[in-house]
Amino acid sequence: MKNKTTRDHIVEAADQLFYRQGFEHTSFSDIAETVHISRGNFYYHFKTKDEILDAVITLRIANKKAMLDQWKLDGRQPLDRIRSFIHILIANRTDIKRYGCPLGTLSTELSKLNHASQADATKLFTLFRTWLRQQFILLGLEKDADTFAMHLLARSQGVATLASAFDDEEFINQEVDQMYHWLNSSIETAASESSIHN
Amino acid sequence: MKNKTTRDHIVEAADQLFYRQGFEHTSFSDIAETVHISRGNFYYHFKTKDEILDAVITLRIANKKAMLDQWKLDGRQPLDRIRSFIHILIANRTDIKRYGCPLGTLSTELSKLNHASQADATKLFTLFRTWLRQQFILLGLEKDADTFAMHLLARSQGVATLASAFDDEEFINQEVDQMYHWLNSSIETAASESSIHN
DNA sequence: GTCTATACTGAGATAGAC
DNA sequence: GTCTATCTCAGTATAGAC
Repeated sequence: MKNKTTRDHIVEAADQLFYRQGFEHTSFSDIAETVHISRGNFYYHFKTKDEILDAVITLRIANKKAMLDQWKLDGRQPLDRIRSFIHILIANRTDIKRYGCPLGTLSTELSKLNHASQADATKLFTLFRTWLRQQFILLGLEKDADTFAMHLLARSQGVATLASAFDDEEFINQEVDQMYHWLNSSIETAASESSIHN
Repeated sequence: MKNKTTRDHIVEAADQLFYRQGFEHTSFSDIAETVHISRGNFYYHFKTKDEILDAVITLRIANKKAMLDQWKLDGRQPLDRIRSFIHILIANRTDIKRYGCPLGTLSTELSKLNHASQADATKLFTLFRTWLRQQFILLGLEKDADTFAMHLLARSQGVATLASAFDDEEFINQEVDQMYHWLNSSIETAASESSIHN
């Protein structure tokens, strides 16, 4: 992982710039400047801007998968894994306040551009959706697992959007607390419902 | 309201196009084409693209204010007004599924562009935030009125973002039902808490 | 693999005729 | 108020030297 190629540097720089400035608003010059290479050199590595976007999305998916896998390797149990997911909002609150959620803002932008890679951007959401659903299933909440997963994703998105719009970091803390409460009461409700049938 | 000026037509076309394609991605040619005027004529009405953006934001604020005022004129009570707010997601579900929330997507885009009008876009959110807070106050929930207002705004944003990403209209219905339930239980909880102190 | 030079395009913006 | 013609510039992309 030490000897990064120029290509790696380009993708990482593009990843950051697409997040902070948006895909369309980021030019080849912006990326070239960040990586300290000429614009011409660029085209040796990527023939079009869309190719860089694909590489960025692939990188993001790999990074998020690695993060989720690590949580498992750390021995965290399903409930704690879901809490870890919610905690991402806290861990990244400074960036979220400034630039919103990297998943949501990219997905929204590509949607407006009617961009071919929009489906790939949605895969990032699907990764978390599937993973969250799985954790809820492991908690014994098979019936509503996907509903819960989507609900948590939506809450996270909304928090990121408004924290950014109002430049309000404290709002993130406030909503995260409510999400933890929601998680606890959802599990309790489901547990009592299932005990009724036992 | 019948005899619309060319300027009015430009602003309305820009409003639609900015919503569907995004601000940056919409060119003067796009707008001129929609309005059936030449690009040159354009500059008689607006000197820069930013001026059109300001006009669009002003129009949106006026439209939303008119909508909220109308609800009051209709004689709806605070609780029903909040329900009407939630119901916007249902009423506009087709557009929301395709283009997301007009407030959130513009605010997010301008934020990434580091655009001077970002603050004005946030005013649209503030309009709803203040209004929702007021309705919760009228319901006797002074203490948490702003927290409730922001919570509802965030939920709406999240729903719009995910409905658009997953192209899923049914998800909107599902989450709206949950929001109605949340509203009822929040009021009940607050009422029982206040009765304790009586 | 990296550079410089250059072509091409589309976008914002201006000038001036009608 | 509306048009055509034109300018300028930034952005994507290519060619070819090193």
